Formats: sequence, structure tokens, C-alpha cells
Amino acid sequence: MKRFVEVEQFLKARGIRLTGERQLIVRRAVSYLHFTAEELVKDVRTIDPTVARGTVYRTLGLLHRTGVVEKHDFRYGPPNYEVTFAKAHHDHLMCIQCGEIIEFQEPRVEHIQEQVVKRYGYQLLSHTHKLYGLCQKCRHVNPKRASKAPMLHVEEIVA
Amino acid sequence: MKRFVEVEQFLKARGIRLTGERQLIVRRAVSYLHFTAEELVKDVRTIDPTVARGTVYRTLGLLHRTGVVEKHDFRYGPPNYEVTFAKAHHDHLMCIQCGEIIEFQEPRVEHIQEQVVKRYGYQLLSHTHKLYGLCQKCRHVNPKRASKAPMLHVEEIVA
DNA sequence: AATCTAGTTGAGACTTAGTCTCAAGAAAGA
DNA sequence: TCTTTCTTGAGACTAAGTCTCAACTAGATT
Repeated sequence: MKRFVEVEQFLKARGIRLTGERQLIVRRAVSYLHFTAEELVKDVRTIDPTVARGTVYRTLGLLHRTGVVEKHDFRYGPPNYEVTFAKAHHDHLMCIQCGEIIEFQEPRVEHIQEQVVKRYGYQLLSHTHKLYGLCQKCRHVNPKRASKAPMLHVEEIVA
Repeated sequence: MKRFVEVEQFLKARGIRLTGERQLIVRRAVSYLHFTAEELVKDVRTIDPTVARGTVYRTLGLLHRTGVVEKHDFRYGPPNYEVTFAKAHHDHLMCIQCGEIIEFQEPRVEHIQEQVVKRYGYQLLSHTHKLYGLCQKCRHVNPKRASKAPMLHVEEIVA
């Protein structure tokens, strides 16, 4: 079954009104792996220019609140969204040069996290774990000009 | 030795001009554990209202590029800065109710990260690892009203 | 100490990303 | 079909941050 149909059924089952605008927005959103709010606005308005910016933001907020999309703050740049509906939990590895994003799973880290929160008497609700580096290609390319990304912290650089 | 003196020496050694504005900004910044750019602007301008907003932002950028401060995108709200100069690497655990931030160290996770990046042929440059949850106190408090934070993702909630 | 000059500053316009308001329009139940 | 409630488009508004430029100043040079 198409991914957007599942999402639409999920929304309907929660008593959320399925308007034409929302359907369009959901269908465009699932076509991306990752996207920014403004990218989605542009994309949707390319197909139907009558859809207001506000509607895209509102729908994105709705999808976020209902757990259909996840919001990622990759460094440098506006937040990034991902339709995680019916998708296994994963974390991200990003190339700071070309922007490639790789999704990885690491149950061992999840396990250690549990130990950490227990240590401080916390109840774990969620987490983010992002790795930044250079992919094989970019490592061998001499950047033509300085990237816009700020210099890395001395302490952050892993030997 | 006072923390800000060390930072000032570090900047000087790198040939960075030490103006009165920069000294004030550094001194206020090191007095916080975590702060937002706007908080720092307000704080600095309380002491010297002639310092421009832009100067605080520029100096913060300078401190960031030189690795004196680190920028954290805790979810919900503007980014958070931390003077990490001469401070051991650590990650963060945050209470989403009261905002408490705990710094923790987990060499085991750092080690697993190395394995992950090797798996994909990447060179690791930096990472962020943030845990969100409820502290002991907040877990037992019935929130008076819904928090502004978006609902958690089903997949994000750890059993 | 006076001079020089590249780097820094204040002021404020500008940008980007996102929120809010409200009248008009559309979905779903009665 | 009517009614109620929710959603929408339009655009004003806000928050956070960036940029420009003439005036100023730290620190090097004399």
C-alpha cells in the first residue's frame, strides 16, 4: 500500500479532517527522505499555488503533533523534517560537505542511554543522536572555498 | 586563574583584537552554564547599553568559530550556547518539563560512534547526543497545563 | 607619545523562518 | 438541506539573526 494512503488512514482514524490541501501536503511530504518546511511550501505551491504558506506550516505542525513526521535540527540551516510514520527508529550520520544523510540503527547505544538516564533518576522520553563527518568522496576533495559551516570545536574533533 | 582570563589569553594568542566589548561579552558568557544569544544580548546591554546587538552576535560567532563556545540545538526554542573552552567533552540530558540540563560522559558511546562511521566510510568530525526526559521531580508533578512542546513521536517514546 | 591602518563598532535596514488573526469557505453530522 | 465546527487564504506580524557602512579604536609602527 502506498505510504501516503497509510498516513491518510491513520489521520482519518484519529478523526482528523482530510481536506484536499492536507492530502496534497502529505503526498508531497512522503516523497522526500528529508525536507525543510520552506522546501515543502515551494513544492506544494508548484502543484497548487492557491495553497497558503500558513496551511503548509499548520499541516506540518499537525503531522508533527500526531507523530507522523519528526523534526530534526541538523546544525546550520533550518530544521529538517522526515516522515517517520511506520518507520523503524534510527539516528543520523551527515556529511558536512555534501549534505548526504545516512540513517543508522545502534541498539547498543539505546541500551547505554537507558543506563545514563537511570543514573540521574530520569525517565527517558526521546533522544537525538547525530554524527557529522566527511563521506568518502568529500574527504578526498579539496573544498573550492570555505564552507559556510562554522569551524569545528577543538574538543569536538575526534582524533 | 579566572576562566575569562584564559579565554582572553587564548584569543590574544590567536591575534584576535581584544576590545572592551569583547571582554565584557566573554565575561558575561562564562558566567552561564548555558545561554541563548538573546539572553546574552540582554545581559550585556544591562551592564553597557551602548553595546549593539550585532556586536554580541558577531562576537558569539567569533567565539564559535574559534572553538570557545559550542552551539546546541536543544529542541523547542532558539539555540543554546555553552562556553566549552578547556572543558572535557560531554553530552546532555534535559528535562523537558523544567528545562534542567545534566552533562554526562559516555566513552562507550563514543567508541560505538567510531564503528558506525567506519561502517559507512566516513571520517567522524563531531557529534551531538541529547537525551530528553522527565527528572525525578517533574515525573511526579501533574502538569497544570499542556507544555508548549510538541507531542512526542510514538516511535520516539522509549518503553 | 603621536600616527597609522586594518579590524571593529553602533545603528538600523533587511532577511528568513515561522506565527497569528480573521473573515470566508468547506466537511461531516443532524 | 441546514448547521456547526473546523480549515483555509491572505497578509500582517514576530523573533532571531545578518548585513551594510560610516565612524571609531586597538595595537603596531614611528
